[in-house]
Amino acid sequence: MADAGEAGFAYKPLYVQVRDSLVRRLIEGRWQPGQLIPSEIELAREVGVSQGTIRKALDAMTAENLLVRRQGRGTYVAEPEDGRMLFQFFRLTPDRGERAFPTSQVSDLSRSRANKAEREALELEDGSEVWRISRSRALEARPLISESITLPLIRFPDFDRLEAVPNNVYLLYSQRWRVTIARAVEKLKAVTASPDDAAALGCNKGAPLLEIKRIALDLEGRPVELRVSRCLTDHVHYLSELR
Amino acid sequence: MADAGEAGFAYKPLYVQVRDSLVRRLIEGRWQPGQLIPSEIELAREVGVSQGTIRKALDAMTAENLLVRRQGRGTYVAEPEDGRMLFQFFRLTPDRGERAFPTSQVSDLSRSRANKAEREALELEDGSEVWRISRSRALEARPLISESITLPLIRFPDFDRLEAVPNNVYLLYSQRWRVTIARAVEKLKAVTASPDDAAALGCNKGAPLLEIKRIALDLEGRPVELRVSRCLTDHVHYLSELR
DNA sequence: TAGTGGTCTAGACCACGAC
DNA sequence: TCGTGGTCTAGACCACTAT
Repeated sequence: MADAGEAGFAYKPLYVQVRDSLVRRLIEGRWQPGQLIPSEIELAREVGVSQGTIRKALDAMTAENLLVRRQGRGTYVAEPEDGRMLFQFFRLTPDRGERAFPTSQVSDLSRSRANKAEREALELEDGSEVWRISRSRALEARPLISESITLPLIRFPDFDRLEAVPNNVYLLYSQRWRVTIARAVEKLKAVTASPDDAAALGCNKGAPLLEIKRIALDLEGRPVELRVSRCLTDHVHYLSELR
Repeated sequence: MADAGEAGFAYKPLYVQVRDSLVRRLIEGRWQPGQLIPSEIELAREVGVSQGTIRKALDAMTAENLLVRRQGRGTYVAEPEDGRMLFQFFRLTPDRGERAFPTSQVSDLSRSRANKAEREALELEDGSEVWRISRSRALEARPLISESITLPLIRFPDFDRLEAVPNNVYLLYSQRWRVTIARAVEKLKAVTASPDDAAALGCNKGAPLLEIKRIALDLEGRPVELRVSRCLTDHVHYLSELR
């Protein structure tokens, strides 16, 4: 194992070093979503630490939703469609009735130079290019969200070659470009519907909308998606759990 | 330690049983906020399990923000004013500049029978009484929030005997009634400012507001506070971190 | 120097799933 | 029956804090 104190200040516990090296396997695609990874005992032998230390690393990654452990079966790399994973990033919930995932309809896809807000949010150089996707989303045939997604061109080559943009784009990012969304930060405001919003959502101009600005981050903590959603919250609310 | 399988289906790991019994000490006030609790070794001896099992229980409680551990010093019961604890439940953040806690001004305090919404949110019997507190909150002298708080009378006797309602009410709940807020669920919507809202917030009638309905839960998971906040989000946003 | 929590190890046994 | 992850233990050593 690497020396802990080589620089004098960079001490990291062994299990954190192990965690980082295992996350690297995910980043580099050596471990693919859905794959069964080696057992604790095998990993312990391979890495050269005790089973208990491997366990602490795996438990940490499980807490980050990167792995799924199943007693008696083994440890698997988490997939974007894994159970709650779907709703992990989708917080809009019907006021009454079951939670559901909305349908989507892409209205526009274009390639342009990133504007200032996009460059700042996605940490891009001046002159960088991005994809812009506009789509509207509905729940039970009721218009719900009008949103625009911005993606760095470099991370998503040939996005315009897609035949269709599927409903669950994070699954697409993972399968087609090996981009894993690990976490996201959302900023919410109440805004007024513009004429465009009103047309897309079938509401009055000036109606109150919930605006959600999301920056989604990959496994290395780099921003890879900027998304602005404007939502009608007449029959739906944004659920936030504070623990 | 208690028998694990007495009912046949109620198996709980030892460290969970230990956690529950230690949480009980918090609930019953045997351990007070800010207090130094016994060391791992002492607890292990007292409870009759290994130090490792005690550690798992304490680590779980630390993850729930119930305890604060300090290497070399010991383990302390968390206090409502502990560092991030302040912002744990206050998610409104200035668009620019430092995060700050708003000032508050109570405009009304009354005692009434709970209405249907309040009874449902707080799980109260028909005819139960509640306190209703109305207050407006400001950040840097700018009106920000108009909110109404509902509390069950049973849990908060003599609320009207207070000389003043302080800024941080969760600290008050803890110190005066030994009610600890452990977690909360918030439901957000975009709404339109009523004439009352407009007066309280100094905005136009019909302006878009962010409405936050919060139900706050105690250590036992029972709802103890219902709060409806209506917020001007012109210079501020609600921050939600999805991991 | 003594005591605390933090890390790391090694090994035992249990519960679960597949065969 | 076997291999997996889950629990539990016991003990060693380290890093931090107070005295």
